[in-house]
Amino acid sequence: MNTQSQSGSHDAYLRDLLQQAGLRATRQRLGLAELIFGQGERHLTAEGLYAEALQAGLRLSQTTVYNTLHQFTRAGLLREILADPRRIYFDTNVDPHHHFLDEDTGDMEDIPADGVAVSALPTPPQGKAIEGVDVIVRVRSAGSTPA
Amino acid sequence: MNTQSQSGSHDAYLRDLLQQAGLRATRQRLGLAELIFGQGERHLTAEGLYAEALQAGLRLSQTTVYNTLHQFTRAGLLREILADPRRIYFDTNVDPHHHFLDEDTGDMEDIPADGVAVSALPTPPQGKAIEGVDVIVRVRSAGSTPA
DNA sequence: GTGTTTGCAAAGTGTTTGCAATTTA
DNA sequence: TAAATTGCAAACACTTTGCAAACAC
Repeated sequence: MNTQSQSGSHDAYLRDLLQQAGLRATRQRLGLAELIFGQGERHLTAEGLYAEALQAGLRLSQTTVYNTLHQFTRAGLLREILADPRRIYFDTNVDPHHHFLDEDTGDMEDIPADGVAVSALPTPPQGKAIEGVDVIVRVRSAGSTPA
Repeated sequence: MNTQSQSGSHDAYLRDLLQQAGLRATRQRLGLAELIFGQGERHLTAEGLYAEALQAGLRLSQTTVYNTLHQFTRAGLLREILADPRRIYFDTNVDPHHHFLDEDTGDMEDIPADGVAVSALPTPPQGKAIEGVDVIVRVRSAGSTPA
């Protein structure tokens, strides 16, 4: 839980996580994994994570941040959220659940599992199978003008 | 309903639509409005609409397509759909309803109004009001591999 | 005529890719 | 040492912006 983390068992946990995902435990991936998974559930953008990484003193490139987010997603450690056409959000919570999207700030927040019930899912078009359901509840400050 | 449309009452209808929106009835906007609203409900991307416009023989620029889509949206004639982080979708159906997103093709399809029931909407975070709810049901060909 | 609209060209944003150098197992 | 990984630089896709010429009312 600090800058140049080498903390025993925690580090081991992250190494394990990467190994299970079939990814080598590189300095960059360990650093990012610590940021991503070391503080509970969270929502990330590549942009934001990169800034955070620099601030935490990690030495890595944007490219690596993008690569890592996609590798983690492919491995099932993260999931992409369909929310904003302008950037990709990733969620550390990979279980089915939904989101608030703050239209003023771009912040995202989980909706508690029982907060929304989607019932009566429709039949998908011919020959198509449902992959998943995303519910985005868009919110904004009570008094703000829709631009 | 053809290339160089000047069809009487139909044209008048579109002029009216624009006027109501506080927009001048320019050649470009009339042409686009015909494409957008002249064939039932549909889902559009700027890219796709531009291609369609060129094919229909309209002479206009991409800039104008982007501008027009946003102006129409501001006027409440279209709405943006949060669906794909890679491009903006617009929907001619501005009433609350939801969507299938075909992950293979990028195609979008409406879910009939009664096809999904979102119940028990959660309380938004402090000081925030709900602007809207988007439900995206992601589908793909029954046999396709998730990349 | 006057304010609006158009569209070119340029800039922007977020993301992906080619590839040589580096690192890990 | 072989294969995976990194990261620079360049390319990309889509979108927005500045501004002078063209247009609608």
